[in-house]
Amino acid sequence: MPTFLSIREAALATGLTAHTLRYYEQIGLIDPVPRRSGQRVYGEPEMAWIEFVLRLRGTGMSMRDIQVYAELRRAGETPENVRLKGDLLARHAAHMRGELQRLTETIARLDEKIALYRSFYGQSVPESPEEPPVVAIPLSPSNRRRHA
Amino acid sequence: MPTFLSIREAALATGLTAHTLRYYEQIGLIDPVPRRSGQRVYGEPEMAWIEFVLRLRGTGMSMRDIQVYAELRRAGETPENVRLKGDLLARHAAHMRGELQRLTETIARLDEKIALYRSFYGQSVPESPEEPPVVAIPLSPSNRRRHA
DNA sequence: TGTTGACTTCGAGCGCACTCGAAGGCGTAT
DNA sequence: ATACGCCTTCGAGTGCGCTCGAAGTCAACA
Repeated sequence: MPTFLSIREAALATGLTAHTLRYYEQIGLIDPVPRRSGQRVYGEPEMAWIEFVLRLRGTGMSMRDIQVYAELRRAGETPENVRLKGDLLARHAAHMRGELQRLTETIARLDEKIALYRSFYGQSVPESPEEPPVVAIPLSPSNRRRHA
Repeated sequence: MPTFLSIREAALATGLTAHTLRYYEQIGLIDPVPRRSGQRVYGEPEMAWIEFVLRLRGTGMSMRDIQVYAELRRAGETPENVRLKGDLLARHAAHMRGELQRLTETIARLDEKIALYRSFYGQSVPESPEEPPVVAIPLSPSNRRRHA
């Protein structure tokens, strides 16, 4: 039996707010969600799509580009659209590969600098971004995405 | 002989605008630049620091965190400050490593999807982000940073 | 019947990182 | 003498991606 979620449940499942889910639908990031007596009902295809959208967003694709992709999807699987979607993703992948390279290079530079500092003064370094040190300089709240 | 640049030249060299250079100085991202009869004179240390700042920015470090780093630098090379700077960089590096991993994973997923599309319809894909296709869906102008 | 959850539309606000322009002044080079 | 480039301060505006709240409606459940 397939599962169906209310907007609240969908929000919980995705880490978004109900507000944001409606907002995404409104700006065309998400297809119009099926309603049952006026209320949105999120099924598996909807949730899968939302998760895909969040993955794209999570890798830095702009809302605009995700919108374009979503429009192409809505427009149906014509050969042309399939090609356009493929190109869009490929361009983003290429972009990401560039980012990745710059990140890698800068990490290397930073590591050198860190090692240098380290050699002047002891260890004591947080290794995981998920395990922030208990006492630390507060990294600014650019953890802007509420949940996630 | 060391080189000295006017603000205009420094702007040209960094790809920023004079406006932005003053802005960065104002918010403490850049130390007060030495003046000659009131006008900023950018020497090699200044340019090196600006370039370092831009590298950090380019890898997604927030202005706030760069500010913190700059403050520590200004505060002098006490063991404590050296440690704090090291930690800050290390935390950022760790963060980047996380990003990098997510990027890598999503690229893999995208590549699968692209291959799938490809198998339905021909080739024709831009490989480099620096060589956009001549005719294409306009990727939205999230090339927000003016130059660079 | 009343509470709950959801619905709609609207409009304001926020944090980030700029970006621009105006106004008025100063120093140096031609 | 005048033009040029720079200075300062100020304040407003931009684009992104939300985020929130208010107001009023409606349907299902107990």
